[in-house]
Amino acid sequence: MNQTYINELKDHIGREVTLKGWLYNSRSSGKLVFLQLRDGTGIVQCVVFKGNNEELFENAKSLGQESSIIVTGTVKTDDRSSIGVELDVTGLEVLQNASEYPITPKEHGTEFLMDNRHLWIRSKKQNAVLKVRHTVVKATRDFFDDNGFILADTPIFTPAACEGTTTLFEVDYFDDDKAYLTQSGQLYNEATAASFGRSYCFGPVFRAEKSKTRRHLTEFWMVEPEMAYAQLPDVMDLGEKLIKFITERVLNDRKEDLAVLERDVSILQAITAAKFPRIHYDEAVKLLQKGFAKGEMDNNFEWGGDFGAPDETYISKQFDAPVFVHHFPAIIKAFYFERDAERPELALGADLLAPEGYGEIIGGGERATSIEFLEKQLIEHNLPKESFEWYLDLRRYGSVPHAGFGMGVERATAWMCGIEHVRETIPFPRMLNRLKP
RNA sequence: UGACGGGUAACUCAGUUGGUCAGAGUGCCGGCCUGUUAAGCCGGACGCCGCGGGUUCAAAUCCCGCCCCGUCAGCCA
Repeated sequence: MNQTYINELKDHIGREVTLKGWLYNSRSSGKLVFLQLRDGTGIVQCVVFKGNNEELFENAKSLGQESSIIVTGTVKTDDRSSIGVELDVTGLEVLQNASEYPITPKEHGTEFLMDNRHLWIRSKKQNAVLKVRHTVVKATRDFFDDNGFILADTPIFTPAACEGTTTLFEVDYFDDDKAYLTQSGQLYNEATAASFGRSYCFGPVFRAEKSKTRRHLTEFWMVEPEMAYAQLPDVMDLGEKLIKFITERVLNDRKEDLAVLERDVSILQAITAAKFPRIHYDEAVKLLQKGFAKGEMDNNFEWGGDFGAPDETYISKQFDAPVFVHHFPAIIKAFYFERDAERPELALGADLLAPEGYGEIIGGGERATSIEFLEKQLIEHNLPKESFEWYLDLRRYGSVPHAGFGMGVERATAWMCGIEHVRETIPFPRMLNRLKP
């Protein structure tokens, strides 16, 4: 079928083309109808003049929002158009004249829009956000594929928890055991890294936390690279390169979408040239305590605790670029982290905090290599050793220093877009209290 | 799970010392306008005021219970 896309119209000036799409909005005056047509690649104004064809004019005038239409017309440049061109309509085929489309060009509330998420994703802003998501995902895959990583996806049904049992969704199906939806592919990544050297998994993960904040989803997507013969600094190097690569790609490929979102791109541009600061947990604690002394923080942070959302925001605001915090107290981290040789109470973990208060977008570190240490850890964390025998095998047969991290796609996308809530960065968000549509 | 805010037309909201109090705008329908950009102007239809109970001559408004949503926090990533 002959079809031209709206983002190609500039190459067809003066020619007659056929556009296929949906009516985004329309306006009419006595002798003119303006049809805003969208086709997924953009929106263009199509002009119907009564004097040219009265039947066509009446047809165009009667169309409801989101009617599916095929429009034929001549491409003309016009300074009044936001994309520089518009269409002089010569033909109109109506596949369906829709009426009473629920989402109007005016404001709506969150609940209503979420209930209509299947339609909401057609609107300009949501469309732009999801295109940025696409580019974040594509850039991420390209980055790893082009840097010697092998994609090796990990299971979604798992027999045991990665880091504890309280946050898991239980699935009642398998005969032998209870199964759970995965919260991370990390443990399996350690196995694939020992096969491929460098590997990554990319898929959905599930957390049964009762969190309802703008940074949390019940089901979200995470990319997790793992490298054999790698240590903590390698994790930070890789994370920094990845974030810069994604940022450059988004700036380059999604200019129009960032403009739709009114994103201040200067902040993103600055990131690509910056060196990401790396601060020790001790140093981060000092920053927070100084902040309290200055009256900029409500609570005086005590060494040993995990950062809350306000703490992360405060730390990240002290820097222009994303900042790594490393060497956390082991007690607040998962059982599999390698310990600092000189201060064994510290885990070799690193979190990357995004600027502008978007929170942790990368979390990872160096994994423990000693089987004796891990056996002790399993006991201390009350985890069933039998379930982890395969994991311990990785230390029995060719244990090497290895390290990796996870990046949350939605948080990264929210930050790129400069939007408030991660729920808009995934086509159909699953949250506490949100299962439909 | 807690604190705070909220639930009135399809949508976004106004309206609570209890009494012409069922309101506006948007959308929809009809009319006018060759250049609109969330178009404008004129007219029209649209309601069990979240649910249940109570107080009262009288409740959207006061009281009790419940449900739902949002923001933040906690938990987490």
